[in-house]
Amino acid sequence: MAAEKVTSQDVATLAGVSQSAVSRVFTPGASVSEAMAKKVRAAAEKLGYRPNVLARSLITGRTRIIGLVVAYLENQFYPVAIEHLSRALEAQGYHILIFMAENSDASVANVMQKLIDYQVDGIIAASVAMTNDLSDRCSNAGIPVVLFNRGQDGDQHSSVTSANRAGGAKVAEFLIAGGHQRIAHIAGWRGSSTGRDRKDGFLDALRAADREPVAVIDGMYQREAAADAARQMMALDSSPDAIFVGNDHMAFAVMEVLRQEMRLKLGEDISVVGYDDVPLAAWPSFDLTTVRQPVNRMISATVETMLSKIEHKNHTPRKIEIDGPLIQRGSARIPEGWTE
Amino acid sequence: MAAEKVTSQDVATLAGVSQSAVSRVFTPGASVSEAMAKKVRAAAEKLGYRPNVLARSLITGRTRIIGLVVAYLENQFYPVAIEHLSRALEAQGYHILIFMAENSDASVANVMQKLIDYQVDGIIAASVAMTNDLSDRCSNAGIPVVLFNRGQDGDQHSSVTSANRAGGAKVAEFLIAGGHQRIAHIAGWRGSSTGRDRKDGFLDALRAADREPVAVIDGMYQREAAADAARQMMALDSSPDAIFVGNDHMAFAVMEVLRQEMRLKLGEDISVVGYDDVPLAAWPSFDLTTVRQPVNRMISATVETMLSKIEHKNHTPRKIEIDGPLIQRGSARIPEGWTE
DNA sequence: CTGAAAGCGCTTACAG
DNA sequence: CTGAAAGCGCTTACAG
Repeated sequence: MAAEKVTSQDVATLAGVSQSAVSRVFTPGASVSEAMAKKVRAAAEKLGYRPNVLARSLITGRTRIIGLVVAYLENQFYPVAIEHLSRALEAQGYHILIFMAENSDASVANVMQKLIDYQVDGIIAASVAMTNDLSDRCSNAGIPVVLFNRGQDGDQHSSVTSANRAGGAKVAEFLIAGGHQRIAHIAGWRGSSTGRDRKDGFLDALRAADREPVAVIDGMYQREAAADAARQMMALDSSPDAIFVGNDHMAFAVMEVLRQEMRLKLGEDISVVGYDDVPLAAWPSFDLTTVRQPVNRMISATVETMLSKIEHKNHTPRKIEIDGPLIQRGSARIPEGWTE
Repeated sequence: MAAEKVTSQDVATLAGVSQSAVSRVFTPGASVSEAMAKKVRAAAEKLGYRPNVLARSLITGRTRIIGLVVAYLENQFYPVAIEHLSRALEAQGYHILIFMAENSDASVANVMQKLIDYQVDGIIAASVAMTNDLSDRCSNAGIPVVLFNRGQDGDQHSSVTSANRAGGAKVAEFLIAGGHQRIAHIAGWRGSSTGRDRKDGFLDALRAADREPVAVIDGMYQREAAADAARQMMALDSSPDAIFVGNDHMAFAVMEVLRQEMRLKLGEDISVVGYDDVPLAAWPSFDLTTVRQPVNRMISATVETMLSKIEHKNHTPRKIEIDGPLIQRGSARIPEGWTE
């Protein structure tokens, strides 16, 4: 109820010093004598004083808030990433203002504008695309942007992804070595660089071995679309004996179609490989062979990139790709003598 | 690069009006003539002016930011809730500053203090407990708190939960009607009101039918603890033929132990019932019978409560309980002629 | 090291 | 309806 705002002035009065002195005591790196600091801290303690972050931000131009734009929370990869991100940022004294976006340019633009209005110190865009107009607005406002788990054609922004092409290639080699004859791909949404890169890496490696996929369908990162894709493929004359699915989230749906509807045994009758290695992939119910995206390292790189951009604004954008291993589990046949 | 800050003064100069006039044009409800508004908007447009939210907040004392404290993101219930919450709040012009907390008083206190420092307009605490000291700090700072999916003994704060006791009772009646003879419970963490209420409701209903559980173990809301609890129970002389698990997240682990390790057929050899009805529960891989927590309605109630607290501060706390149905799926035997 | 003063970019009585 | 002025609670040159 009380809500007695206590200001630096109140503390100054009680301590018998100037208001600027109080401010200095609460400003790391400012020059104050030990005696002064002691007096002020005592007074502050007694009054329950805490500096007003808003007033401080208004002057310094720093809010210590990082805006996060996310589109998919159903895919377990993102909650996990948010958790890591939150902790990593918190360790640096930053916090996350979170915005959900639809995957349309309009929605993203709307959300970004609000982030700019809130004067966030930086924006992390997870799995959403940036238009050029938006990029301009951000750099105009002096707000650095880092793309997480999504690349971009131009080189306006830094981005952090896993090595998606290499990952896709790894899967192709793994499946070929496993002796699979009819290999198919349910791709990540074609509108995403991540989905395209995984697909391209996969198909290139297939071709390098003189192989063609029996089918490639866009799964849109959605369970239902992926399940339908699986059904379509299995209805083919030459139905696949191995399917690489563009992410784990879709792969689970595919596995369910194969197991429950087609009564197939995964890893024996047919192989399924995913991408991400979300916690669910390791659950006994799925035991999904998949390419790991090293969330920890991706987040570290993201935070590091962001902080260095905040420090020296005119940082040249960097595209960081982090390599992840293929994790062998039960959903796909393991080639003899295969070691990653 | 540019980062030319354009202020209301710049707009005023260009439009040939006073700075206060500009402010009024951007303040909903302030009195300005149509002519004035037109001039100002044109100038603002030309300069790309946007009001500085920080300066505004410093004066109004409102940030339009709601702090969210969350502990478990691995449990799918929370990402789903965050998504709903974010959209509901956004519709009202509010945004979420998110903080991860460990489930210790110290961690929660630390996080809450930061939220207070950021001058959030309100705090939603999801699944974390509030100490009295903390409650005092918040009300002292004039920041309303709503507990989400967690109750509290005192009546300092409002809370929104599902009707946990009733839900637990529902499960008991369902299992008894299903003819189960040896009923057990893997409970939610005893430190949580939610876990306790579900357990109490469950056990009371059992006793009302002159039944005793064959075992009750605290699963701590953790997969591993729950799995161990299941193993312990199944090693009992009178091992259960039905287990009520305190939430879906644990139930999935229990199902895996039962299916994969014990080779039991769920719904036939043994019944499992969860609580939450997270999206995963409906996946064919689990097909889990469970009590639904109506996230939509819980979130609506949370947002509504929060907003009304923000408006008229000295709102009496209310404890809202929202009833949810038992969703019948394949993991538990369905009593003959049973209709919810 | 310390204090008086200016100023961050707004909102909001107060007059007119 | 409009403008001049005070003030939100701080930080930060500027003197001393």
